[in-house]
Amino acid sequence: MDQTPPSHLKPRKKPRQARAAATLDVIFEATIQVLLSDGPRRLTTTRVGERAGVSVGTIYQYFPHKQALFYALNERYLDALAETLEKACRAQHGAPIEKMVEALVTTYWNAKMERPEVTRALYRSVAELDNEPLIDAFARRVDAATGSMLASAPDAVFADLPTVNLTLATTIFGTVRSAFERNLPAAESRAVHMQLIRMSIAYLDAVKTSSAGAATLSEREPVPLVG
Amino acid sequence: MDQTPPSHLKPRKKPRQARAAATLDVIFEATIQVLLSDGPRRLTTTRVGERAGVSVGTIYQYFPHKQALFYALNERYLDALAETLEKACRAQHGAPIEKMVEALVTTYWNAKMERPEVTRALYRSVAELDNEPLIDAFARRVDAATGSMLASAPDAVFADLPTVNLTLATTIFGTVRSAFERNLPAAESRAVHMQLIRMSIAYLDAVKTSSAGAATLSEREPVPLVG
DNA sequence: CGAAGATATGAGGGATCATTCAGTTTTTGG
DNA sequence: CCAAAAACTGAATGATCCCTCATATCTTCG
Repeated sequence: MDQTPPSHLKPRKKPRQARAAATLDVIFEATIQVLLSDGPRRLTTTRVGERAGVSVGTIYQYFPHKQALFYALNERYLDALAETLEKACRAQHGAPIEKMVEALVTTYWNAKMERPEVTRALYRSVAELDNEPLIDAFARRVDAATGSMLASAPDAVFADLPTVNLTLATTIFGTVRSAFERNLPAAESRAVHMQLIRMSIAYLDAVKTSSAGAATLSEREPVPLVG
Repeated sequence: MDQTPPSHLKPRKKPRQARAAATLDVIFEATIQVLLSDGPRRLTTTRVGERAGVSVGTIYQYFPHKQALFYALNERYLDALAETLEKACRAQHGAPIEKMVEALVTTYWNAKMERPEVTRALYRSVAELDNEPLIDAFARRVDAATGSMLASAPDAVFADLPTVNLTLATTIFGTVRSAFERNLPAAESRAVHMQLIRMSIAYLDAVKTSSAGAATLSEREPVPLVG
């Protein structure tokens, strides 16, 4: 994300004029298009150039080689995704866990499902790449966001929040990916989406150590504020 | 799996002599080795031949092109994996759900973690491939195995078994993959493994509609065998 | 305006690779 | 033991592709 990419994958230069920034956008979009129509194996810099209405040379003004283009593309995508998730988490600060889980799963699910072809293309393109730094940075950002959200839950406290948080993230992201890989029909896809929410809630309920939320308050005497 | 691959990916011929079968084994193993050391992008048929101690031509005796080699490799791997899972499921027929879930998760996890590098290499190689038939066949086999296992649970009945089954499979497989992608340190990996078991159990408990197992039997009168 | 800087062009060099096939070696079955 | 079948060999072919660089066009701003 914000941290600099490995030097061998760094972009060659940043755009200084508006024209250049526009060119970059076109190149990224064209890359996705070619990925979609020709697959990662047939993606060549020349083809990307053609589709972008730009010559090969232009691409090499900004990227030292094809890998760097892939890298930047995924970086962009993951950046946007992380931001979306962070926003969703912030919006649920202090909400009951049910709401949190629902928001988290649904936000992620929708972000991926909005343009399923693109998502699939990117999932595939990542394999061409040494993507650990990207995944790491993304994971760190999202872990922080979900962790602080969960910590703010009024109706649950977790003995080992980091582990719970890691498990939740791994499960949600993995399940969505797996659903993509199986290319589930819409009905089943929706079903798994809903079940994933139930599952996450059931899990959090099972591992929370105490509760101070509405459900509990109504069942027992108020606790004196000072012992 | 057993159903024939798409014609363009079919092996060119089957080995008829023991020597040939051995050669095929060596080729597959060499493919994995090259995948490991050079990555999928640098995997060339010549390199595979060298590593296998066999000439390029030999590879083309059995596979019409590189893709078919990839395909067969993954087919082999998924076949073995499906078989392992089927065996594990059969062994848990009639067991309480807790045992089932634990066996399922752990079997899958161990199968993947036994040679993590190989698993990672294969995860990557699949992206080079039109792998939907493979995934489909694998999913069908495993769904059948887990489905019949779950149906035999003495302590749970599920209103919508297919959906529960699909959710469980998607979650488990996805989570493991996600854990791989994040390249978790051993301790965290183990933790997620355990939490995944807890989560799956919590989910099944939450969605089961009635129970007829030990816990319940002790709490109510025996039901007359015939109304 | 006009010079300096930024951006774009695209043909071609150089390298890599997938795949073939004519010929050789090994195995089998009679 | 020998002929036919099976398996193996690896140099050569043709195609593809990455990336460079000499040149041209556009933008900025003093």
